[in-house]
Amino acid sequence: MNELGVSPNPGQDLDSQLRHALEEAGWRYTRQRAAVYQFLHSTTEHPTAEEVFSTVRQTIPSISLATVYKALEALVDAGVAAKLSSTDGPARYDCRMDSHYHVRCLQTGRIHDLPTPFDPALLDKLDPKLVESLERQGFHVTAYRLEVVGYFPEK
Amino acid sequence: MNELGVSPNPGQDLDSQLRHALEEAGWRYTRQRAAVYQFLHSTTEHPTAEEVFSTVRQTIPSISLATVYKALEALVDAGVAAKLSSTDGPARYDCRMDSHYHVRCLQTGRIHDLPTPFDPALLDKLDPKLVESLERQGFHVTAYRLEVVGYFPEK
DNA sequence: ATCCTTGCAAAGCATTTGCAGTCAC
DNA sequence: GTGACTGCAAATGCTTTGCAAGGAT
Repeated sequence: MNELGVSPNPGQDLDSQLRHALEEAGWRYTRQRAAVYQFLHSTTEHPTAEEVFSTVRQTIPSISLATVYKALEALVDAGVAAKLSSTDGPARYDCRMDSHYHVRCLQTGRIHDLPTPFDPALLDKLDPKLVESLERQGFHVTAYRLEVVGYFPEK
Repeated sequence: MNELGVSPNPGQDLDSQLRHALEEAGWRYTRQRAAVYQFLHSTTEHPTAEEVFSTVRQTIPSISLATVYKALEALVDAGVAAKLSSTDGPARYDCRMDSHYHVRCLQTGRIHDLPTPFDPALLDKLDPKLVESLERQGFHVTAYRLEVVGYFPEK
């Protein structure tokens, strides 16, 4: 980082972060995983495996869809990406690892990040005894998720 | 309903509610759909299609898994059930149509309802300009979802 | 040198579809 | 009687797996 807080070489920073995270979790650093990670970071959409595949293919033409799936699994396991569920259609992947909220389009399945600041105390505000009560019942609370659902304009 | 607010024949009430909802949405009332709906109402778990199938099969041995899927689709379309997504494993179904929150076990995929009262103003509390801002960008907000995630005790 | 990862093809799981016979209205 | 629904089997879409060849440490 320089005095402006901007990395002079964001690609290299990402690479060393990735290498570290992968090694920490017992995975090897490979160019396929690096390319998948870079692409996830370059987009604000939350792409599907197929979307990752067709983009990364432009850089590494020999990459296979199976390798993309395995790379995404490694990234999730290494804690640098998250898998987002959907009722219909394929899973989507997110590499913003700070807690944040999503908007989901029920028509297209697309997901975007919300700019709204994450409120760590939201569950307590909803019900001060909620987490305590769940833990007492043996459920270990690790997080909460909130998403706004609706429809994007017709395209 | 009697003076205690308890239906003397809950099964019949469910049936007429279901018949009405299905007809309203252009579907026919069938015993397969009724059996699926009754089972969804009888459980606080949110079963998968396969779980619905194996239970309803005890009442209607000839029912097929495809019919269960079609019945669940009809119930969702008629607005008397909801499909819940999950990152791994099959979808789960919920027939509580009032807004409420969920707890999800990351290990088993199981989902339960939270007793916490639903707060219709939660998004506004999080950010008073959020919904307005999304609508201005052409996104039509229809609802929000919140779930607590974590782990049930080892079984 | 060792063990992990890749790319391919085949398998797997959840869900949907096509269709002949059956049922609801 | 008509059109929708059922049950079966086959097809589909997304994802995972097995394996021989290649790559990372």
